Amino acid sequence: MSADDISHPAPTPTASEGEDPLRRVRLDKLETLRGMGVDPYPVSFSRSHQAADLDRYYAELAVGAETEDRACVAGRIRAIRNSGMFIDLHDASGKIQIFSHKDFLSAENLAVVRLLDIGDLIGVEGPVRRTPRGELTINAAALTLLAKSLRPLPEKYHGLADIELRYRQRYLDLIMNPHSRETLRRRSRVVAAMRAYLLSRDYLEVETPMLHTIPGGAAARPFVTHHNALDMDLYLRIAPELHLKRLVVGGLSDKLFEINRCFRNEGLSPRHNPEFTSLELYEAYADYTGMMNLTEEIVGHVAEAATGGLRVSYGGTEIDLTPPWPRRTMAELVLEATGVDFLALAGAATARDAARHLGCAISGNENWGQALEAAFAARVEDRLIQPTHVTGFPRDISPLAKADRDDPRLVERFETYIYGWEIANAFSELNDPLDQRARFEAQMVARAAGDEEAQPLDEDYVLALEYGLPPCGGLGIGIDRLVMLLTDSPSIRDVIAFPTLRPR
RNA sequence: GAGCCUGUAGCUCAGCCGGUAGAGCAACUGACUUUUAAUCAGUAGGUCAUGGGUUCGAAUCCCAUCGGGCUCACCA
Repeated sequence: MSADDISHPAPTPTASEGEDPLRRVRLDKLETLRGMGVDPYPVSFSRSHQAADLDRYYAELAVGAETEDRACVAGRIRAIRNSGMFIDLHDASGKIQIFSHKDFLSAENLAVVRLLDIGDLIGVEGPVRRTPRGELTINAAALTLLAKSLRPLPEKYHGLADIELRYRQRYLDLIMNPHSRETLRRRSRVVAAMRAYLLSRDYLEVETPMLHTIPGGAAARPFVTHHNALDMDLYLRIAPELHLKRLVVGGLSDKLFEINRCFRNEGLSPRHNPEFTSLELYEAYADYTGMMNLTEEIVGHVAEAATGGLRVSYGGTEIDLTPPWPRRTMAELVLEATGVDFLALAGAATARDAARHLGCAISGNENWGQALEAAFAARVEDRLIQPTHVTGFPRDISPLAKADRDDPRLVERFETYIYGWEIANAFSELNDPLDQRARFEAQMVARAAGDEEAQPLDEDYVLALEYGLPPCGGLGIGIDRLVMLLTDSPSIRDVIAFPTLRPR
């Protein structure tokens, strides 16, 4: 800003801006305040306390007791009673009542009080007392307008209930709904606890590209964008996996992780947002069994940090996160649920027939592993309410995982299910560059046959593997869904501050 | 992408077998001045999502479009 800007007069509202009568009234008040020499948007304000500090400090203050202690607070006006004599002031910590009486306030301050609206931000200084009705109160000796609000807040009793408005104007949702505030605060605690846990165990936090030239590391359709100077298309990453393993090849750290966004160009649902946050973690010289233990430790740790315990209630269902969690193979779970033993089915065709008989939608191109997965998804997944590690994943659907040490049809991979949702996905990372190339080539064949989500061959990644990736365990945890479980949120949109919506 | 539900005042909601729109809160004017969803009296506020159609007449019935929700498909 140049020096010239300082002398610019305050902008005056125009007629077109004033068409909303409720807003017009507040604009008029704004002008009146300026006319009185009050700056409706001053630069800063020094507080001595937050509301919750005072609640704690004066918890024992007797009803009707007055103190000489002076406190200075700031916040948003949420209610005005008795023509401004009583004001409910809310800050991020809670609520404090303000008493603004002609005996304590200057004429100038009283004139300001008359022009206050619900929603305005003010600062107040004065002695603390507890009213005869038991409400902790500051007798305003001085009152400062900190920001004039030009829009009415939603109704005080029912709040903002409209789901669409809650997501579109999240700030209103946060002002009005304590539950929304608590959900997003708890999300922050989950991420902070996860990060602290990993850092304390010597995992190195890294950042890898969001813009990929080849969208790899998962089976998903990517967003495409374009870089002008390089004149080339780039993809928003669908997973950080291949870059993180390059860092392990480089020996940056034997233990590293990234907590960050992934983007998938797929349908939206109460459990799918186009951008979502995941933890991905790699640990050299570990394998997938180590990742199972680690999953239990991480989830248990963040659950305790966020909720205070290992038992959570989601949609009325009690979920017990106490480790260890059962470890079951995909084939045995399918056998249990359907009586069909996929491990005893020789070829892809018989597996497809079996899956079709179980009611799965089968196109005819599925291989053995895809047929087993379809049967698992249709008949088992939903039932895995309590935490369960599902092992014995088919090699066909796991092009980045090391072959199972006992059964070549399988890989050393597991997914952890809670409430029927995949919460974690992990494997012993495939580090044989020749096998990796063969897996990619098989994916390319599937891709050519029309499988849009088959993973493209990443030559640069295979090159990195040829220099030598140590044996390595890798783990991914979907943070949004984990937070849904820990906050009892019915929709992923509740745990994302600004979920993807069509513009209105 | 498909099916079902949904959109009325700034907010929360009535009204919907057609007859020209209503409450509470918020706002405004006044009263009251130790209140707690303050209270009392009064006032103002609406392209009933949008566009068509049926009808003498549509918030209401029909069609289309746009937003949102849920279920399914895809996926984490």
